[in-house]
Amino acid sequence: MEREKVYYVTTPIYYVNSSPHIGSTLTTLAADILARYQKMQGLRVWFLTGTDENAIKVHRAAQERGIPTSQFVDELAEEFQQAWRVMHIEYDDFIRTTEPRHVRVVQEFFRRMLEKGDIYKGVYEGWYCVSDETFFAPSDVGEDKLCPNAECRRPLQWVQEEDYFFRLSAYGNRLLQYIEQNPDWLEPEFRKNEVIAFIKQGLRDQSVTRANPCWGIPVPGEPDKVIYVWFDALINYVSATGWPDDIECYQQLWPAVHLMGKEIFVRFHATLWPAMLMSLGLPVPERVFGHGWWTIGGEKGSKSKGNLPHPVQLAKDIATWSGAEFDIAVDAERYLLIREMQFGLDSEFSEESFRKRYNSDLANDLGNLLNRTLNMVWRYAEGRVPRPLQANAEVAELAADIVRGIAEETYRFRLNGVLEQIWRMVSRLNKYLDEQAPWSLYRAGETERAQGVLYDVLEGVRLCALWLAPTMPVATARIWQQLGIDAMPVKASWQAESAWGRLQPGTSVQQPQPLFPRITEEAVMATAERETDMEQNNLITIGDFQKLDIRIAEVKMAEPVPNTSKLLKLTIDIGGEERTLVAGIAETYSPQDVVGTQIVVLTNLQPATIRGVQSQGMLLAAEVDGKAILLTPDKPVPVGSKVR
RNA sequence: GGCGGCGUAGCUCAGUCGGUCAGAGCACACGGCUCAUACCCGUGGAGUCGGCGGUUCGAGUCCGCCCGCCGCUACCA
Repeated sequence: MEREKVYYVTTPIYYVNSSPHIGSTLTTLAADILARYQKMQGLRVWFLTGTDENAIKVHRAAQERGIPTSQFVDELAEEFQQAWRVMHIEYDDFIRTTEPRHVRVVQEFFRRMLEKGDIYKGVYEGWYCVSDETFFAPSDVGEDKLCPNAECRRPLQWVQEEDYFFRLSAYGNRLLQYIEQNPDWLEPEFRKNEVIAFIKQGLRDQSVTRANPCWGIPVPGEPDKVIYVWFDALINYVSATGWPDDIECYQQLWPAVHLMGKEIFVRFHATLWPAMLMSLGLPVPERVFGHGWWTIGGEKGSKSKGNLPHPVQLAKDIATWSGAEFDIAVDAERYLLIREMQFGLDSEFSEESFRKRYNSDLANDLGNLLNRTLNMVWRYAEGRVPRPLQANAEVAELAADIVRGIAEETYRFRLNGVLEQIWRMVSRLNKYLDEQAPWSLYRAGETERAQGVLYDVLEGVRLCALWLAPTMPVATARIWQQLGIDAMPVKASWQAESAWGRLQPGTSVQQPQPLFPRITEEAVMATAERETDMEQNNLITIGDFQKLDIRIAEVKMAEPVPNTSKLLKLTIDIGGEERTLVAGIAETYSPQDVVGTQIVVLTNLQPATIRGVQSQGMLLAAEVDGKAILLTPDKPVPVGSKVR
């Protein structure tokens, strides 16, 4: 049986210390688009993504939350999978580095490299932060010898530890040679140059173990050591193929096309990983592509800074702003994430420009094109695809040229370029309608000519949907549906369906319905206002304040709450009514200090039982260094006076 | 510090070997159309192509220097 090489595309395995963000979404989306495109080309495709779960930090994050690490990683892996489903991302395999199928292979890599002599025992030394459990390179450590982590800044220790090293230094020349002989191997070009510079400065051996037995993949024969996470993580691309047990599967899949963010391109995917493969005598990856980041104010956006939207939330926003259904909004976001990103370079994220792009490209150009054309089909052709009048050579040629362009752009990973290609057709069709003015032809009694024009435009729209299917699998299916085609473009054969004239005359089209409703300023403002009110500003209305019943009270009695250091139980007079309060002021005031004092009390607070005592209100105090300083009137006032 | 890159219309960016290269999209202005999601089509812009100097018959396009910004420079999935 002949083995058919599979188009095998991967994303990095994501670090499960937080939820998926827009950066990991970009990589995964790009892989999804490539996978779908190649499937449509008729290739067998295997799309792998997953999660990295062996880092010490993961273990510590779980401990902080007080749950077992295994449960923690289960939950996060599920969260990633959930996010990908929502974003219409269809992977074929999801690998988790805690799975036995991966652990075994990592250990096998280790054993073989050890046998070969490419892994040897040595001493690892460096500045170590006990709190962060992390080593830092000398170049990262300042004169002060404090932890470079801005949130830590504790003194570092110079630590030596016996570890295993990978003889990376031996592979520099082979890597350079390979890069030279395979000019398309690393993309984009300018990043390839960084790799060359990096290797030329001389590679140092890489430590591949850590003395930490609590979380990670054990080093064979060394129970107190685990494999360094990078060595572990990279191998996922091979362990998912079934190597070394299922050689047949491995041979069909490997080598892979790797996609990743630029931060892990040079050192890991373009250097360390190929060298590891060379050590085992395995083929290096087929292609390696490092894309840029979404930035905010020129800086890498991160979830912790909270400045980039969560991908699912962004889809919800798009749906709210535009009124599009959620699945269409998801596809719109997929389009925007690719179209607005100069692939390979960093791009500045802006909701504003996303909205503009949505309106101009999706609503005005493509969506409206479909809508206006279908409307005319109903007016001038009774809702059926009319007959073409004569072969429209110019538009058909443009289609063929675009198909070539898409292939070229896809090969170079310039997915935004693919979309630009497709919009050549969208623009041409809008212009074509204007030039031919079928509405005028119809009025002039030239119904057949008008219908011929409509056929051309419908056919052009059909092609655009076909070409856009990898990017917008759901929305394009809707376009075909409206054209009366009973099939999904994403399941179609690219080559067969790219031929001009496949649309069958006589097909009943649907009533036009705007696929991408325009985003209006009003809708955006309304959404923003709601959000502002709800979360951001912390502003309240005067009405909110008036709900508070704040009065002057006088303390009648006070006693400590037993077995507490901070609490006093107070009996107060709020003007003809006595109340009991529990107040956290015992560190500052003794009972005799407060008896007879006039204080400020919030009286209509829901009662709460504190240490077995019901507190019917809350006294107001200033907080100074964690201690309470009572508020009291400037001069004696009648008890029960209202504060406003 | 070393290596690499960038600085072109209000914004985001194209400009391969030096000679219609001064461009595209968006935004803006005006005009047209009216089938359409106030949409589409057309037209327009006194941009010193970061600055200075050089090579050349001719330079965003090559060389030198300067200014500004950025990336990489080994263990942060």
